[in-house]
Amino acid sequence: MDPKVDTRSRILDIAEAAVLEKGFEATSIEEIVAGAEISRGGFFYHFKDKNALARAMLERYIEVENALYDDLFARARELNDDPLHCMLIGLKLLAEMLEEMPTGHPGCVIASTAYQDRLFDAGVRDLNRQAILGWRKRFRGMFEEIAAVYEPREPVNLDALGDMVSGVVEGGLVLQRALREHNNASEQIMLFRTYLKLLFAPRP
Amino acid sequence: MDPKVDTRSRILDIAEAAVLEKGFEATSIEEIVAGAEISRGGFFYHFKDKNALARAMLERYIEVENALYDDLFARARELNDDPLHCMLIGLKLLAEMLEEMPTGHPGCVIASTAYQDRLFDAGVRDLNRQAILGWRKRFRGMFEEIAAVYEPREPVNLDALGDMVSGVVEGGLVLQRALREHNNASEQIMLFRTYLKLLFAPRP
DNA sequence: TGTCAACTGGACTCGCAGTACAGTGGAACC
DNA sequence: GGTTCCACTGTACTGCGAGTCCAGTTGACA
Repeated sequence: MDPKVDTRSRILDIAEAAVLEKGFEATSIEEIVAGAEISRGGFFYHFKDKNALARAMLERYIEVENALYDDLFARARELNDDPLHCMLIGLKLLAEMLEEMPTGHPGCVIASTAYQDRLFDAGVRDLNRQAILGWRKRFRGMFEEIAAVYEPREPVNLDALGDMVSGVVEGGLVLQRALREHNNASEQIMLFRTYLKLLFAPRP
Repeated sequence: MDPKVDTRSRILDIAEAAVLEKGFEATSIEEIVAGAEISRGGFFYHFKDKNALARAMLERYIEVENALYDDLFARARELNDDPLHCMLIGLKLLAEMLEEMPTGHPGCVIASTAYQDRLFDAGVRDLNRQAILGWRKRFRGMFEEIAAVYEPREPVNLDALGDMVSGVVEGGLVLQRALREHNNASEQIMLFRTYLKLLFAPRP
């Protein structure tokens, strides 16, 4: 309704698709304005420069991803109240979700910006950092709950284990992009799930 | 000695350092020629365009990385002939190596190019793909040897497990870059090592 | 009727990739 | 001692995309 919000998010939609497909630098403002059917002046009316666009994209992306995790593990919790089983179900749901995307997941904006970070200002880099720290905290909390019930078979740093969720997803997406295969990320998540099953297996 | 080879690899050295620090697009030919103390004409004498530079960088990087893995696991094999222990020692050596790099590992060229791939031609993308497939084959072979001696506690796809080595390293490096921490990659490798210990633990 | 937000459109500067090509210095062959 | 060729230097050029500036337009709402 609000024409400003409408145009702004249309720009973000088109920019996000383009950036995920070919990277930030390879995406020109020219093609964004062509896709959004606005003038160059219109673009700079909404975004001071490409950096402002990057920041807005990241903010929105992180919000969506967090909402997705919230929803995923809430659904898992409904299915099973045990923290370990909740985690295992959540990971299965995540893997399925990644697999269902017909062209494969476009790739995570986090990794994309991490490897081009000199293009961006400190604000964008910090946003990136905060997102990963947020996931670390989220998963660490879940692993603490699990460890309180199931003693780990081997000593592990729960912060590092929390990072491993992000790392396995990011790494899987890198492989997927580079190999042009379509289910590496989901496969890697399922392997990580097997890890958790072994790590928190109840003692006989 | 040969001035051609000398200048060419000096360009590659400077370009690699710059690309790993700030990404490919953010690295200008201007700064490369300034660093190498040659003229712009000199650069284009060696490399037709930036794409040719990217290809040469990747080729060299993959060669170095493969030699590094060869050396690492050869040393591990000397220390212990058992395939599982050889793998565990090799991963430990890899983690230590990553940790010893004072500023942290600069980040893998593979992930960097994977996320900017529209900048590159089919040759560069294929090189990237072949490198990862090579590592899959290498680690898959090692896991087959292990599985022949130690039956896995849970069924796993050995190709995917091979990919997990690359994935964990790549993912760890993404985290490390984004978080500006310095030992995430080595921590992730050590966590993966724990996974292998649990997965191939001898049955009582 | 006037104001303001949300644009359009055009003209400009700047930096970088890439092209073209003429010239040069030194080594190596003959 | 001359020729040839490699490995450059240096300059001048095109073209593209980012970013700036700004004057003008359009439609909603007060």
